[in-house]
Amino acid sequence: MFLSGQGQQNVSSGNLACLVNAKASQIRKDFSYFGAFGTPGVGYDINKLIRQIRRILNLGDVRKAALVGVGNLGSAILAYPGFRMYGFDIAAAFDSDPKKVGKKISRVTIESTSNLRTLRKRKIHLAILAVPRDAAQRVADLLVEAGVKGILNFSPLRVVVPKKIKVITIDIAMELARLPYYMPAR
Amino acid sequence: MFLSGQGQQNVSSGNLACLVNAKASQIRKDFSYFGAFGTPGVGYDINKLIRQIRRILNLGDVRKAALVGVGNLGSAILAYPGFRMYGFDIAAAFDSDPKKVGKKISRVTIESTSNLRTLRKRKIHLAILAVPRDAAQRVADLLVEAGVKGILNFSPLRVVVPKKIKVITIDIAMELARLPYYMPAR
DNA sequence: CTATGTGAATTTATTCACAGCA
DNA sequence: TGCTGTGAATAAATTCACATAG
Repeated sequence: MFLSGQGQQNVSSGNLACLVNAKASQIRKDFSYFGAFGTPGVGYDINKLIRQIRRILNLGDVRKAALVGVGNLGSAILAYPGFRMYGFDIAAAFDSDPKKVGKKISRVTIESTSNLRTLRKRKIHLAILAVPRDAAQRVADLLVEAGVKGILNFSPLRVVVPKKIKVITIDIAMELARLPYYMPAR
Repeated sequence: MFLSGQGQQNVSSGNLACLVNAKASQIRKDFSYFGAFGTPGVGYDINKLIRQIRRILNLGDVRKAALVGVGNLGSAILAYPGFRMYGFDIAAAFDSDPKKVGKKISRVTIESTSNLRTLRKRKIHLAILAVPRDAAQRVADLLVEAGVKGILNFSPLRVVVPKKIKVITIDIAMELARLPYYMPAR
């Protein structure tokens, strides 16, 4: 994205370090845990590096994900270009509002949440939860029932699921709350 | 939020630990870095604990924040109840689209981005960046010029700012990309 | 010469375990 | 008795420093 555009073919650990600001030795050590794929005196081949990272993160092939809750946040997520970049395809969208069901947003037709049970059959194992907080736990339960293995949770609620299921929660207000800690006076 | 509702008056480090799943000793050690405010044999007074944490995070008083970019994501943020909970007040919203300017969403009237320069006068030092990636750097520059000290950046772009300015970037697709790493087979 | 990969040294974080307070 | 606060012990992460490959 930054580097692969064109121009350079290689990056050194030093370059990468300052890009994410860290120490060069950190970069090399981290990579070394996953095997050696740099060239002494030259650096890392950018394309090879990208392939390695995709492998490490299990991003080998495109993964299907389901979006639940097509409100403002959900719509933003559907429109977000970044997902494709990381190998994700939002292949289904669900909402409980009958007025939205059947509408098409960003090439995806919104389905009723009563269809969630079809996820297993459709081999969709990732879900993005963007429903109001009151509905979050209930929907999470449905997702687990439908065979989902990982949930990206945007509701400001700690959903509880069997521990086989991986949940990543993003509470955007909590992120904002980190800012003042680093800021000058008040 | 979870605890202060009613019922219990105190929490033990053990309670807190399992709530966020960590070890009890971790909780106690962490708190101890900021002074001792628990009662042996009893635990932590919930209200005192909340006050302490607010103090530690510099969340003493309500802080004004500006939202730039009132698309789907921006609208979701405006509607998000969580911000008030952490002491933030989204006091202004900006968009470059003339059709949106003047509209009111969640009690905030959308202003033209040419008004960004007024932020300093209005003592707004935090901004939430929810504009398309192409506009992100340009807007960030304007924000810095307008005296903003902290930016919560939702665009999938590494904005560059003077290092006095604190930026927290949330790339939601990158968060999703962490999921498969923890998941079973592929 | 330049930049990697990696043991060894150092720093930082976590956990243990227990003295002492309510 | 029950739980805090904290030194001491352990574990983990970061940084150094250098032998080695291109």
